[in-house]
Amino acid sequence: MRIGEVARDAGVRVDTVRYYERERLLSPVDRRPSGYREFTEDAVRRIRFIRRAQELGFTLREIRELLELRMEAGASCGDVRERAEEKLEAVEEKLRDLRAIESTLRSLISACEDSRPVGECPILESLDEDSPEKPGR
Amino acid sequence: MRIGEVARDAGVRVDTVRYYERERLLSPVDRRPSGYREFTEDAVRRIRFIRRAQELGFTLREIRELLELRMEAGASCGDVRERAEEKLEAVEEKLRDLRAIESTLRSLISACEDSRPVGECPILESLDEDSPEKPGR
DNA sequence: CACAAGTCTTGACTTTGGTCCTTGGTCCAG
DNA sequence: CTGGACCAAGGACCAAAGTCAAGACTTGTG
Repeated sequence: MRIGEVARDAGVRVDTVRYYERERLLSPVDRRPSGYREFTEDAVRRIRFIRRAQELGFTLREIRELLELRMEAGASCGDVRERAEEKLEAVEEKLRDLRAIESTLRSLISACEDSRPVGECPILESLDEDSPEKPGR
Repeated sequence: MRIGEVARDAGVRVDTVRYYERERLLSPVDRRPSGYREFTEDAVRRIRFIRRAQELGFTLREIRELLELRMEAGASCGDVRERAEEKLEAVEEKLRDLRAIESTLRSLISACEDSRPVGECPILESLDEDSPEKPGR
């Protein structure tokens, strides 16, 4: 398929597809003799993945790293595992924070339903516990 | 406390603190007669919250909206509840996607541990199911 | 009180992640 | 074989989220 169809199916613009290619987020793209890019469905799935990962707060660089995990998987397994474990840890942390926000929102909603006044600042308190001063990042 | 201490404690630069103030992410900041800003611990917690929320893929505008949820909570409860429910839905979706990535990473890691070759592209497949073509956003 | 370290404002600059424009070539339905 | 839709490359432009710099004022410690 051509770039326009890919873009339409993935819900982005063609410029974005080209941009992702430049940034090496898509595997090398075939070309027709005319110079037109020729994609497969994989590209669409890939782009959707990228978009979702972005909404989770990953940068394009991080997403590239995630995607590269499988590419070299045949090669250096120990190294891949190590990096996968790093990513996993980041994901776990996001999950923790997100769950805290989730439960805060839930209690905010139910407080509102009971038309109880909502106290101080629950949103803030939700993430307040587990900030053990890690200087990294 | 002064801006430098706030920045240090929250792990950002002073410019960032001023930037957040300009963007109305911090509640109005007191001033000394000299013009110096005078903060309380609350600002530190607030900034940490902002940073965490950012890592979860919320923009500053969305974070402002999250924070505003509690501010007007005393006022128009129905409206607040509605917006809280919207936010909650976004959070739920992030959670779903994140859990999918989590389990993919886990299986990638365990495949590596067994020094089995990792198949096609597990990372991609993890998010492939639930993309029911919602055009919104 | 001197003076280094901190703070003020204003405005320019940077990076990330795209988006748009222009000029010129390609595709294919009629 | 032609017109309208598509595509290519290159470069300008954009918004978000900071970051840095200059020049002047403030603080508080030796």
